[in-house]
Amino acid sequence: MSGHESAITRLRAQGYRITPQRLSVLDIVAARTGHIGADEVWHLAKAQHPYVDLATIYRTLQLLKRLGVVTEVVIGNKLHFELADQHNRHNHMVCSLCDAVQTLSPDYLAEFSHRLEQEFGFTPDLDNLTIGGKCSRCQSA
Amino acid sequence: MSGHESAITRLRAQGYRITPQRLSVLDIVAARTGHIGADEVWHLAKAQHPYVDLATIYRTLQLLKRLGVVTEVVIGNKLHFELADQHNRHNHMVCSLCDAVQTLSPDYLAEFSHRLEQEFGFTPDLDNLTIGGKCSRCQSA
DNA sequence: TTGGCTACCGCAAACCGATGCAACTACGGC
DNA sequence: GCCGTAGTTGCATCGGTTTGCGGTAGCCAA
Repeated sequence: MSGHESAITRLRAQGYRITPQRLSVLDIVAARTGHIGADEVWHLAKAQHPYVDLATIYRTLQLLKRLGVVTEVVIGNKLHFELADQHNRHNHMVCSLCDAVQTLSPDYLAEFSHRLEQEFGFTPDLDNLTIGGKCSRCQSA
Repeated sequence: MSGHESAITRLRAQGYRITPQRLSVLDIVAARTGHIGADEVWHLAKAQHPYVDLATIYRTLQLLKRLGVVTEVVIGNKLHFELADQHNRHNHMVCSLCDAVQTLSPDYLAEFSHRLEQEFGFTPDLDNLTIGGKCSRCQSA
């Protein structure tokens, strides 16, 4: 298996334990190209471990987020997650009407972010920033 | 009286009804300079209408948000609201560690927003955009 | 003023995500 | 390979927000 080897190393390095449940969650998120809802992770995880609890899924996802392994995307009012690929960073634009998601290069936010840091000492969490609004399609309706 | 006369007119114009509960919520949000939590609106509203339900508060706040009368600020994991003052627009920067809130002139986002519209036809909802991150104080810890 | 239509309210229950706790287990040390 | 312990899990529960439903009341027309 591919990309999340380093994540496992990082977990272990920081004193976190490698458990079957965590490996499951990692596998599932990594297998998906694009974001996946917490409940969907749960369903897929149960196929491998019938007794995993949804709470464990949430805790694991929050842990992986804290470690920068996954990023969080708020769609509608549900949390989705996706593998944080350093070589393909991006933000998300979510349409508040149809929940469509477009990705956005972080370049668009670079200068903005820089100014916040310079002028306010505030470090925005761009990796988990989702921008709400109306997509072009819904605009015309 | 002052700022929310126009809001009442707007409600009526769009076929929404003017109810005591809605007037209460409007008064309460307008009286506060700065944001106020949904639960606090509820407490204050109960002083005037002992039987208002929290669900009504939420529905009313969502309605007012949709009409652009109030804006939403996500602090920690609670919803806050404040009167949308056209002459004093601003965004919020919320520290994910200490929940401190700083306001930010929309000028900082103007160019960014413009580019999204130009290049993607995506209209960001800047009025309800909250930026998460770490404040300068928490940074040094 | 009265009557009727329908938006709105209160209530209750559902929902998503977070948390406290006791039992369990991964893993470093012997 | 076995043990001890501290990190993790499953379960139950909770807090904040949303939704479905039947009764209520705001608003318009006559």
